This record gives sequence, C-alpha cells and structure tokens, in this order.
Amino acid sequence: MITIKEVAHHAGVSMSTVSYVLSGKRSISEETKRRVEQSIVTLGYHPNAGARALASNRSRVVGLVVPLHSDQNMPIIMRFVSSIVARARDHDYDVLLLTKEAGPGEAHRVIARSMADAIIVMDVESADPRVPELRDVDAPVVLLGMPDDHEGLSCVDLDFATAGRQMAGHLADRGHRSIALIGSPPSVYERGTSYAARLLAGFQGETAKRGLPASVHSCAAGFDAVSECLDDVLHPDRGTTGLVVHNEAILGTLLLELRRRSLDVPGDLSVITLCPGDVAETLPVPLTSIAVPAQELGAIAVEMVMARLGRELAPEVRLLQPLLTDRGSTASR
Amino acid sequence: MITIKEVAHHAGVSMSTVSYVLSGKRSISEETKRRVEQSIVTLGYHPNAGARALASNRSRVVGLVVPLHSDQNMPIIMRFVSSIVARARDHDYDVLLLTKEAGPGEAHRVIARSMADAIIVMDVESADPRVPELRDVDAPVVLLGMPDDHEGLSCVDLDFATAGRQMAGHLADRGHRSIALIGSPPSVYERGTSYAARLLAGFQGETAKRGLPASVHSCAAGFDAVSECLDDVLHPDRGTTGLVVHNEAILGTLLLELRRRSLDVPGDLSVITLCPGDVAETLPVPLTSIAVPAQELGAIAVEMVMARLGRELAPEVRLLQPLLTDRGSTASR
DNA sequence: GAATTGAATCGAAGCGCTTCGAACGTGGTT
DNA sequence: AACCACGTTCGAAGCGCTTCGATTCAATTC
Repeated sequence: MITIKEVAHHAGVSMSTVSYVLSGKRSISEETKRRVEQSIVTLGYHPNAGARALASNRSRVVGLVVPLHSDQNMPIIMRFVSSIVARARDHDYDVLLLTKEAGPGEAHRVIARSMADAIIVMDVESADPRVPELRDVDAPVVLLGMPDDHEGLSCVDLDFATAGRQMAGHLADRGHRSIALIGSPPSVYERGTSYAARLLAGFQGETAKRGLPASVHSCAAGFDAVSECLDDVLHPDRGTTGLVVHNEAILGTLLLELRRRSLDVPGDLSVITLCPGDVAETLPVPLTSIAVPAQELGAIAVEMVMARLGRELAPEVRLLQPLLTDRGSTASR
Repeated sequence: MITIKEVAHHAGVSMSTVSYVLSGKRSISEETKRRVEQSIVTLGYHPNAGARALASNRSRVVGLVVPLHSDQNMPIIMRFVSSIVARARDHDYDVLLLTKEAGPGEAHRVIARSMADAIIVMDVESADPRVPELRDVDAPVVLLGMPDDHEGLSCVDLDFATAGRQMAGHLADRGHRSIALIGSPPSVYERGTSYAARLLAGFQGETAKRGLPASVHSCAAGFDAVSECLDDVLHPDRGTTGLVVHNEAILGTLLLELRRRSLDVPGDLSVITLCPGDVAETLPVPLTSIAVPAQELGAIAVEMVMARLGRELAPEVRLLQPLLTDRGSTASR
C-alpha cells in the first residue's frame, strides 16, 4: 500500500504538504502542486479512508435508510436511491446502505461509530416510530417524507396536498361535476403513509370548496380488486366522469379493464394520475399526470445534508411544488 | 465521544484488555470481562470505525455494485440487495452502495482506499466489460451471475441451463409435443445477459434431445407486444400446447390476454415460468414455476465473501439447482 | 536598512484503535 | 526450593492521515 509518506518522499516534500495539495486547505505553489500530483499518479496513491476519517473526524459517507421489503413501488424507490448516490458522489461522498427493516438503531449505530457523517431516511410515514429516535441521532438527518411531528429534523417531499388540489381542480375546470379518487390499498392508509393522507386532504379540500360530489376509493393491486373498485366508482348513481388515481401499481390493470368495458379515455372517462413521468407515458393510454420528482427530491436531500455538514444550519422543510403534464387523458364536458 | 481509553479507566483495566474483551482474541477472566462490559454499557461506548479500520486493516464493510438504472425487474434486485445486507449484518459487516452506472472504477477506488474489504457485483452479463477490471481488484470479488470468462473470480448463480431443461422436460413428460419459449425482449439477448442465453440453451438442448418441435420468441413488455407475440406463438400451424415463459415483466399481461382470448390455463394451454415464487402465486392464474432463489443466492454470495476474507481460498463457482413448484398450470394431454 | 508582512513549507502531535511482546502471578513439577 | 507453564493483564508501538503552530525566505514598508 502506497502511503502519503511515500508520496511525500517521492515528490521531495513533507507529508503535510501532500495533504494540503490534496485538500486545498492551504496555499501551495504551482510548482510543488504539480510535482506532488505527478508523484500521486506515478505511485498510484490512494488515501486510506480509515486514517482520513480518524484524523479529520469526517467519514465522507452518508447513511441511507432504504425500505427494502416495502410493498410499495420498488422502481420509484430505486430512482430515489440512484439519484441520492449520484449526487452524493458529486460531493465525493459514499453511501452506506441501511435497511428500514433492520430498525432505527442502525442510524444511531452508524453515527456513533463514525461510519457516516449524516443520515438520509426514505419512506417516512406520518407517525413514523423512527422519528423520535432519529431526533436523538447526533448528526444531520434528512427525511424523505413528512412525519406529523418533524421538529428538529429536515424534510423534503412533494407537496401532495397541492397535488391533490391541482388534480381535482384540473377536472373541475374541465366541467366534470362528479369526480372520484382511487387511492392506495387500505393498508397504506392504515399505516399512516403521510403522502396518501395529504393528497386525499388536498383532493377533498378542493372538491368541497367547489361544492362537487366526490367519492373516495381504496384499491388493492390485482385484477379482481381493480374490477370491483371500478364497479363501485362507475355505479350509475354517482355519475362519475373524472377519475384521479393515486396508486401506481394498478394503473395498467385499470386502463385495461376500462378498455375491456369499452370505456374510452378520455371520451367516456377522464383520468389523471400521480406517478413517475415515464410510467404515465408508457401506459396503454398515456395519462395526464403529476410526476413524482424522485430525481429532484433525492438531489435536494443530498444538498440539505451537505449544507448542514458545512455550516451549522437549522433543519428545514422543503415541499416541492407539483408539476402537471397534460397528455390528453382528460376531456372537457 | 467515549473512547476505549475512558472505558479502560472506568473499568480499571488497560486499553488492550478492553480491546481483547471486545474481540475475544485473547482469554480474559470472567470477572474482568463482566466489569468491562458493564463499563461499556454505562458509558455508552461505541468503537470508532475509522480507528478500528486503520489499526486492524479491516473495514468490516463490503461494497455492493447494484444496477440502479436497470431495465430489469427492480423487485428482484431488491430481494438480492435485501438478503445481502441482512446476511452481511449477521457477520457484523456493513454494505457500501456502489452503482453499476458509476463504472467499474468504483470497486477499485473503494478497495484501494480501504473503504471495503470485498466486493459483490450484481447483474453480471456474459461478456461483461467490468469483469477484466474486477479481476484486478485487490480483494475478494464475488459475482452474482456468470460471465463467460470467470477465471479468478467467484460466481454464484442459478443453474439456468438446468432450469431450461427442466421446464421443457416437465411439459414433454406431460405429453406436450409442441412447445414454445417466450423469453425476454431482444435487447436482453443482445446485451448478452448470460442467464437468458443459458436458459435458452438448456431449453433447446432438451427439446432437441427429445425430438420435439420448439419455437422461441422474444417479447417486449407492453400490451401490444404481448398480444402480437401470442399471435405468433399460437399460430395454428405450430400446434403449440405448452408454454415456457422466461420474462417476469409480461406474466400478468400474458395471462390476461389469454383470458381475453378465452383460452384456459391449463385446459387449452399449459404454462410454466421462471420467476420469484410469490409472483407466480399471485398471478391471475397461479403458475407452476421455478423460483429465482434471490434470498439464497444473496446469502451464498455473502458466505463466499466471508470465507474468502477469513482463509485464503481459491475463487469458486456455485450454480444453485433449480427447484420446480407445481401449481397446476400444466396439464397432461 | 531594520522591521513587517505573507506565502510556502515543515515537524510533530495527535485521532482511537489493535496487537505484539513482556510481565506478573499461581500452581504444579522435579 | 528452584523451575516451568499457563492464564491474565499491561505497555507501547504503530496504523496513515490531518492540522496546528513554527519556520523560512522574499517582497514590501517606513
């Protein structure tokens, strides 16, 4: 193993000079810098992470708590992870993989042992039991998701309430007088997944404000569940003409079932959804949708971590404004 | 931060004694051990990972290269990851997340800096360009998947050739005289994904051996692609009565489309597939299948890493034998 | 021309841990 | 009584790096 000592010797300077060339924390003459960098390349030097962490009291690692057994959409979780890893690497940070399933103690362990400088937690729920414990972690913690009580913690999330309002408003603006929301399976609501509840609140707020009848349905994945749910939603008594779907898993099945029933989108039924943009695009009928900006949310989470690691900043909450993309799946009537 | 020194002082012993209590590398009297452990709890001591790594030349971290942008099934990738993390933690190892997309240099960087003691690489393809570079990594490397040239590297994978043979044989044993294989989209074959090719080879070997006509089809995801593919597979000239599906993404769509065409499984068509067990179970028609034993494969990968980290073992290749579960989706004729 | 400044570099003290050899009893052998 | 062996424990030397004065030397100032 090549050490900084050997590099120093090879370049004819002291260890500290090499260190300063690497960190840029003190000014070094161009000439010396060049020589040192040359030696580093020639010898193939790689700084030892452990030694660095020990001496500098910084690991340049961020712990990421991922829900690995989640019943939720893995692809979207992967988008988050992928963007977080990429942005962290931009800052020369690595990512240590922690699982939600292993319990909240993991975050504490990793920080207490100085294996990581900060923690990012994905998939945080309304009354997430991890939150109190995370508050005690002695390092910056950034949550993806918004627990009810987020005091002292940084949070990033999509503004689901506004998204719910926007989707209801979009249909109402087009003259739909009776609309329905198809949400996630009951289990998701019971678990207190904060985004589901917030979108629902926004949706209901908007329909109430406009005095529109609106029904709300919970739908599990699977062909029979979707079919049953549609029976209910489309019951003639309701006169439903517009559909807000907040359940990525059933989108394909739902559209197929509508086709099977010879219902045209948007001719017979307008449909708008919240899901990743490319999912909305590649469905049997491309859907007008609000995208879940996983990339951006991940990037913001990393930026918040870095900001807090640098300066001593107060935790903050950031809600990203939803962006609606019209793909023609909603008609005026 | 509580250090080992403070623990030693609190327990009235030397630092080295505390260290030996923790590592168990030398015998310590019961009494002393008890006192030290008590002090550790009382003070809330957590060993500093950097210092440990520096002194012991072991990071207790394994790097995991994950395909984060893969067009493949994220859920199954997650199963691997999840099992690898869990098993690694069993050995008191943590997992550093590296992405396939960031390039093969990442593995080298992480090892050169002593951030990890070993590397596990997922989703390795036949002619994977990463393989040569991985061979140069100065640490144990375990591949999930089997490149053509795997000399000097440890590999774990399902025995896809045998799986292909088994599925063909299963149908043939039940009297099917013309069977078809529906595989992954062409892109998967073009990319040289080794498992797809190996399954295909096994399938063709078995049908040839038995002198059965067998057609092979490549099918992309999406409703139209599946429908088109079925038109081809079920063309009357072929007389196909048995179907082997090696394409997890289209299973649901395919079964729905068969139902739409009023074809009964297994009455009109026998179907057998290779996919995770619970996927096969929760389809509209539960399918007889060979499971992808993600849990086991991940666990074995970790065991291989640990074995190689302990003793100086030669790299080895392990192919897991497929296990066929009959769910009644294939009939005799 | 002495004093002051500032850029560039060096030396050495740690960071918190592991590990090796040495030391210290204690009990059993001769 | 001297010796050895063994189970326990200690002390100290690093592991490879960062960082804080201290030092040097040339350029500037009065």
